Amino acid sequence: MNEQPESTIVQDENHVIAERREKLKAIREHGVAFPNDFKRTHLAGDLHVKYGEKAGEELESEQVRVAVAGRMMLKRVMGKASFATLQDVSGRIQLFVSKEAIGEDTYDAFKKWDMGDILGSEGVLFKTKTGELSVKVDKLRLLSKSLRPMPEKFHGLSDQETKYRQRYVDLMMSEETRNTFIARSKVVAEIRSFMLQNAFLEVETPMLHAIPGGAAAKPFMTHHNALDMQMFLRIAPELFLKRLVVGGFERVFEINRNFRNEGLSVRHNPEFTMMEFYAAYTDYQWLMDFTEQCIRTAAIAAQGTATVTYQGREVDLAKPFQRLTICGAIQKYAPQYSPTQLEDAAFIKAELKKFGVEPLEHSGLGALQLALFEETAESQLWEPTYIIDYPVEVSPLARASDTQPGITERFELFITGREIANGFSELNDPEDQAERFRKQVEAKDAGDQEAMHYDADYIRALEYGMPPAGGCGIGIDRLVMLLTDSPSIRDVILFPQMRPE
RNA sequence: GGGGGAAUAGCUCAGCUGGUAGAGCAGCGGACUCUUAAUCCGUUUGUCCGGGGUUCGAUCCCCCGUUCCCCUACCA
Repeated sequence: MNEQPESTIVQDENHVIAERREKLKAIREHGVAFPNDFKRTHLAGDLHVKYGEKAGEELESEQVRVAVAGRMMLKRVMGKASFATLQDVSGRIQLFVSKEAIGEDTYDAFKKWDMGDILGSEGVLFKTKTGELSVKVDKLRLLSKSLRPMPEKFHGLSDQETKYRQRYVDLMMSEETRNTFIARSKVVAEIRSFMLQNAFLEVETPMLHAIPGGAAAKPFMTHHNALDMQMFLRIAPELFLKRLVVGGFERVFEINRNFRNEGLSVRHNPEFTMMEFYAAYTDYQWLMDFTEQCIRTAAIAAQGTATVTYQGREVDLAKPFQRLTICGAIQKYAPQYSPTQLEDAAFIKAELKKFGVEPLEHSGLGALQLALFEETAESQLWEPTYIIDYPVEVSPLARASDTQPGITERFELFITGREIANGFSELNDPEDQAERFRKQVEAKDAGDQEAMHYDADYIRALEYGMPPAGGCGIGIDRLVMLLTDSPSIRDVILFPQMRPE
């Protein structure tokens, strides 16, 4: 589209980079500048675990020989002996580099190497006078020249924009950032393992949809050239996962991206990760118990405890999650409303106007109650709380209650005032589902951009018979935010969406 | 989309309601064989985000724009 011819791309340069390019040029003239024949034997972190507690004399007698490699983060040059700190994936290890041990040529070369350069080093472990485990280096090589200056070694990188745009720099400088993404990996791994242990099959369903479905959201549009057809990036995997339940995969889950063409915020990225799962012969009550366990397990995997602190305030994921109906939550968190008022559509409409909310013309009582809940109670749901019994009109894929008209067997889970999960007993009546799709199409024709399309193949699938089932989606990014005490979703996405530079 | 804030050296930051920019780190040169953000001496570096305006004179005041951050809206 706006591709720049490569010849016109100008790199930002400065005298520091120019200086380093000159050094690289000199290195090239002396042989292979980026060698790949160095064999590492140990990681820094492992060395500290295994030898960190040993006394100097003990290390002296053992003569442990190691080959370590990593990025040079600190360098303290003295006349004939120096210290340098290498950082590898596991941590840091200090090198003691003496002219005597590595020879004058290497020592002089070492003095010219820069912070950020990747070094390979061999030597014997010892303890310095201050007791720090270090490598007494006898071989030292430059493995990869760094042309760009590192951020300030003490303060690191503080510019939020650079942290997001150049995550590689953020990662090399910030242990906190590294830990966040390590925790994210643990959360995902733990959830996957939890699902597999509970007899769920992991599947992958299409990201490119001819009909976007499974959620109320605006899709990204694209075009397939060979098929000459409009396609949508998926907004949810739901309808495909339920087709699999029809097919006989009674328990399925998928951890993958959804794309929604909506605003960005501290809680919203255009692409985000959901874990969605379906289990035949379960209902929303079962789902709530299961989801609760899943989240608790993930928390323990990430932080070692189910009691976490988010933005200075404790969240207890260990105790049973509360369950409240929409009206129950309003009465608890906004007790100024009486039960009679909450059954009065005109009253609620008037209240909503006070909050600046203009309900849709056709909104029923349930939708109005939900809107009032969102205005008055939702943000106060700090401790894990299931809100249950959503109105049919906002839940076109959920099973209607057998006893309460207009209500579905649906819940949303809120923690720290944010929605983390959404689940329900699935609607498996093909005729009811077809009717609800038709209502969505009417709403779409009336201008509701987020209303659903009619998915004829999905109806066809249901017509073969789907077992009763429960299904739920958990927002992985938001869960990771909670478990890593991250204020913004961008802090838990490696490369968050940004405007081009 | 609406509102508020920010942008100064490669990085972290100062900069007096207006007089053409500083420090530390990094870099460069030198000293130094146990340092821990090593230290000491010397030294280079800027479209002060961009474009207008006011002014004798703008990093500073005003307007427009760009990007980021926060709130808000849609949403998960």
